[in-house]
Amino acid sequence: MNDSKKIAALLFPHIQKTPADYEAMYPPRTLPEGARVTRFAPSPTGYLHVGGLFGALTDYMVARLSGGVTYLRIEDTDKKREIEDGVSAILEGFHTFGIEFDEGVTGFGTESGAYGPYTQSARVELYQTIAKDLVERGLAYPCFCSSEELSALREQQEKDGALLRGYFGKYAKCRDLSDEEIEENIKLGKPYVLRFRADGDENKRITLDDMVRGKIEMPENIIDEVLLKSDGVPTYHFAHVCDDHFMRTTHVIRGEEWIPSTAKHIALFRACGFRVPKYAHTPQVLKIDEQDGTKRKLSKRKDPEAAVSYFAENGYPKEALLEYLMTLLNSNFEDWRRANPNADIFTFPFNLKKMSASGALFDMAKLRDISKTVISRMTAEEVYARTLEWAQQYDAAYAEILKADPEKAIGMLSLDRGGKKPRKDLAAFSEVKDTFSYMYQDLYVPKLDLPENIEKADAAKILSDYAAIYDAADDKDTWFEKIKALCEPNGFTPNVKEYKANPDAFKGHVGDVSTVIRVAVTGRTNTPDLCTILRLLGEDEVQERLHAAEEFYKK
RNA sequence: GGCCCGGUGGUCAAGCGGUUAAGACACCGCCCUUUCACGGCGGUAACACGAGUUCGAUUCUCGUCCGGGUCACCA
Repeated sequence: MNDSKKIAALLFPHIQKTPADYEAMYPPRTLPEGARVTRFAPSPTGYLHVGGLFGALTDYMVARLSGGVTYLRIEDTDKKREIEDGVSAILEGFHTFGIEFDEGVTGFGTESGAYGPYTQSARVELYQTIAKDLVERGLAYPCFCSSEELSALREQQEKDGALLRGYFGKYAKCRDLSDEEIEENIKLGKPYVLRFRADGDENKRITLDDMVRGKIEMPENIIDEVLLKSDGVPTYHFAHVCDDHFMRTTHVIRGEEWIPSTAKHIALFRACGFRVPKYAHTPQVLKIDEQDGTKRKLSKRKDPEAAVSYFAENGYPKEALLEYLMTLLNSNFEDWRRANPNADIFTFPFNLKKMSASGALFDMAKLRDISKTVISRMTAEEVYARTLEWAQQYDAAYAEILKADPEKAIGMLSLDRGGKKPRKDLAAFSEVKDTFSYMYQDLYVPKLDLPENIEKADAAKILSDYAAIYDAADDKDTWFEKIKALCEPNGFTPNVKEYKANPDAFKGHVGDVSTVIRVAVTGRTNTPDLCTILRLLGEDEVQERLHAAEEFYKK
């Protein structure tokens, strides 16, 4: 019979605390009935993934709507992946979206809350205390297998045609080492990992009541999973169990890629004597791979839009991404938004059970549509301020142009803005520059091509006539009357209906006449209200462009 | 390959045994209109397949197929 207490002392001579000490240190939270405690637990990879924001949004909404707590924990147990400051960018991402955690990591090396430390690398003593207890109770054991032995084992299983792969049963060489063998190996200084002594029955099934998928059934866990790596740092599995227990998480919300490991986690919770939390496995955010046309997870390497920062860089308002993600969270969000256009997005009555179980393809077109609506609801001043903010970071030259004449910029951004049917042609602040390029001499590129139905000679004549009667002081009505007045002398009709009734009698209608002027002044066949554009441009600039175009058509 | 999750129009999705199978985005057409955009109206387009259960299956069960995930001292 093994003397497991002796082995535990041998393995963890420096551990003096007991699980009970931690139970006392991290007492159950005192929260109102029904309050949920959730957490977002990313690896410090130095960027916030769209899928991460999606998950965090779920955590945040669940906690918020239940009057609970949500916290940020950093899972930095993989030393190979470590980068200098992997948390600041993540925090900054959340900050810009208005997601503030109640407790947890607050910056590079800082945190707040009573259940910390919230960075796993700072909790090693806790994990080892629990691990020691497991060893004492015969539920964990050291494994001295080298990576070579492990890969040999995998090959053997391949050869055997073993259905289940992993460290278990007869393949678990170190599972039944004698105390002497263990002591010997330790004395020799052989590296080892600590493994869970699984006691599941592969023929029995375990049921998980997932909050988004309902019942999930799977075989009990029989794999002797690694708990502590050879450097004494826990694996995800063990850290998850210890942390979510002692941080008193009630609802573990994580990506569906974790479903297959859940039997393992439940077995671990039970072995540790911890209460199993509720699980909610969320769908993944996918995209179609351009190479092979298959669906796959949004990936940082292949997809620039996988990083949340992509949207800021490209001038999309943060509200748009948030709203889009919310429609993915609960599809009735759109209806709610229509009914509550001005409500704080975080007051949306999110429901975990209404969450779809299948992965969603990230739809840029839909995002853009939402973004257009978001921007159309802003005031011109706000669009100006935010476009400027974007430009100062990503297009300094354009920022200077905007700053040089704020009144003009706000004027152009006011075109068709406000009212019941606001213009929706801007999906991103970065598009302002191009959309209104004709407003600035430095950006204006005259493209004087006319629609096919208009002759150059007619255009030249119209422009010269118009230059003679144009007056920057005209209000919109007199402005349009003047355009109309240009029609008949030039063979056009001011009456569109008349033209449509008898198209052969005219060269065109008033729309064609205004198109000539529009093209001459903006280089575009379509723009918002021309009268206002002319006023914003100023008389001199207008006359200059009119003449330049006239000369061009005369050639 | 084993195990797990998923499968309603191009996309996101309502639907929970009886519906003309919602809606949004995209697309097309018409209307409004000095252009464009907005807006309004309309249109194309879906229950993966096969067996059951049932008076009746998109809905329940099983099988098949397809898609995804997972089988590390990564998370």
